[in-house]
Amino acid sequence: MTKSSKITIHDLAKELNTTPATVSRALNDNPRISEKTRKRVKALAEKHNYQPNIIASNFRKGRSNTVAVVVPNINRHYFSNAIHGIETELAKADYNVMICQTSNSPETEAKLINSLINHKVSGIIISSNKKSQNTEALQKALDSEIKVVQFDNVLSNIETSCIFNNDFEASKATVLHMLKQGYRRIALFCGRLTSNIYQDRKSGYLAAHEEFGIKPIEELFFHQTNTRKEGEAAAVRILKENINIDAIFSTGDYAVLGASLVLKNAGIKIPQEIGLAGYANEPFTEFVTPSITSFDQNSQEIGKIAAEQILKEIENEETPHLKTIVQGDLILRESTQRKE
Amino acid sequence: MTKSSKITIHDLAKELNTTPATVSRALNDNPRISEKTRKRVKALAEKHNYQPNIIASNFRKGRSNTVAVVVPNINRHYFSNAIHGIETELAKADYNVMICQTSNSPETEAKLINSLINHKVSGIIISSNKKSQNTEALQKALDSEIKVVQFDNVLSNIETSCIFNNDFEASKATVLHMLKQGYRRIALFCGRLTSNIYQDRKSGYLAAHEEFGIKPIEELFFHQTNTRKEGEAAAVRILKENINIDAIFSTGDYAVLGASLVLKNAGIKIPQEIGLAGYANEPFTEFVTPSITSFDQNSQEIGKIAAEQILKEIENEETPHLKTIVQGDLILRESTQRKE
DNA sequence: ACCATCTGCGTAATCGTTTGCATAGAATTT
DNA sequence: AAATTCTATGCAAACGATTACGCAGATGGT
Repeated sequence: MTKSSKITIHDLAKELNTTPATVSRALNDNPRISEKTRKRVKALAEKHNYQPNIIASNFRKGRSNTVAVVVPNINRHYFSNAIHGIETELAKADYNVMICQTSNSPETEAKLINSLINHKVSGIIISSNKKSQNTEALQKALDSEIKVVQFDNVLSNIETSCIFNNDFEASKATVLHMLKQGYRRIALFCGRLTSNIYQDRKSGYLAAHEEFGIKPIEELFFHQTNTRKEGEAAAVRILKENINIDAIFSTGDYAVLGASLVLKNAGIKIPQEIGLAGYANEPFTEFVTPSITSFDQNSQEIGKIAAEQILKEIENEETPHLKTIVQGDLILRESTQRKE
Repeated sequence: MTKSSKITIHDLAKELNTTPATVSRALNDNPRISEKTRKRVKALAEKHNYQPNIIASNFRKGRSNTVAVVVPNINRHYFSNAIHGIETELAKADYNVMICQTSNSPETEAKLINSLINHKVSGIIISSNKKSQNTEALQKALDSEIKVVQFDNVLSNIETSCIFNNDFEASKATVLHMLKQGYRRIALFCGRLTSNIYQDRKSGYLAAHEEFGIKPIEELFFHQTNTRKEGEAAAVRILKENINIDAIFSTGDYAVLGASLVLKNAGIKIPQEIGLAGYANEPFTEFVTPSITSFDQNSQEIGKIAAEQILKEIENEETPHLKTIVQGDLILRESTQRKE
């Protein structure tokens, strides 16, 4: 019987000899409704298994109870964990979560955001693509009174709350650890500098060298080296051109994984001849051979905070923006432990 | 200027000296509207950057242009790939995709489906949780005229389209390969038998033995062994109790990964002393040491087909249900190659 | 030339909920 | 007791798009 799902507040009102307005208010716990009526209404709603028409409600209210999460990719450890944090938080507040992947394509991202605007989502939690700054679309969302919270890769020319790691300190700490291990010619595998996070990670690398009184060597910088394939290619080049390095610090785990495979295959001893460290603490870093030192960003916490913040902003227009730095942890593993 | 986004078909109608009905029809390419009017309307809409109020439209039509994807987890290779297939397909048709994780919790799943029903999503593409058959909620969705397509773990007592692998044949092929490699005491790591897919994979394991004229050994069955931790525990037990095996076939990659780590740590040679094969072709199976033989389910294709099918069913009430088997591939790797 | 059909568009109702405004009666103040 | 303020509810208008129905004029068949 689909009948039960067709019950509206009108039906309830008629049966209770009252009006839809009262029923609506009672169900929404409007304080202007007496305790008695509220209970009567709710009891009848329960009895008939009344299901509110959320679309009608959203329509009337001019917005949906949906928060969109826009990320480059859901199958990265960082993002799937952040999403988990977001979901659990928003579910509590009865918000729906719409997860959207951009595949790191600025065009897809722009289209998606526009579609979200049309759908009048209440909020967008976004880690922007890393290829190009897609300011316009996001700004349009803000102009349409959609709350936006940025995390991870943040566009700084847009005024929103931001939750992120201190990528600078994190990678500085990682590289310092490598320097303390005695590595002196540390290659840098770095993602595109169109993204703040890679800029910061590179800065951290440089700062660590400076603190150690060591001049970084430009020839050891491999830019746009972020995927496994790119990491492999870089490692191949290192071997072929006989580039003198004793370690690799990568701004992402996948690139250093690629390098690890190539180097291992070439018979190079890790961490003795070449040390390796990545970033993001992808699960595989723990169980590949050798296990790879990496930085855990605590992304579930980031997601949780982002969700809490966007809820606050949605429910209360006056909420001030939040800029929060979430602490992560450097996870030491075999790939950099050449001293005991 | 938020003004532009506030334009409605009424505004357009007024400016064109016509009615909202005509504008609506023109924008929707209703054949009863003349080419000339259609063009005029669209031109003006373009000029004013008219954005339809999708919520209003959905409200009037009584359903949303959203398809939900319900999976236990988005960070499994199988699911994230399937989702990718689904998304690209649905995006073409201007449908929104709502990705929902159940974390394999039947309760979360039931709640979620109910919420989706309230949101009047057009369709649900679901891989049910593997713990318990959650028939009721899904049936309710169907009763609410929501199209449902099942994939992966399928509830057979619900009448829907289903897209899946032939898990039986796939695991039979895998185990046959192991038997051909000379393995004779192949332990079975198996997920919960409340799920069809694990039942089928176990059956495949048994069938392969039968075909080879070998009696499977009950003592080598490890049930509810699916996660990495469970795989590790099983391997530890095998070592401790000195259980005599020469291979492990696991219905999932994570369990066999766990076993691999424990066995390697114990100094056991893989694949010489013990061979390993998993299922799902998680990315890590390729790059761990040794690389792990696994079965690739071609899940992106599964997602694509599921999306196509649900679109057909949504747009045309009469579409018959589809039961499709998608072919996958056995990927041979080091962990089972003890002969050349 | 007459009736039927088709073409192109307008009228107005409708989807279910929310909410500004009004109001009747109760409670409180003066 | 009159005036004021609350309290609890009703009335009715939204929100923006879709669509069944109607109708005038054009087209076509006989």
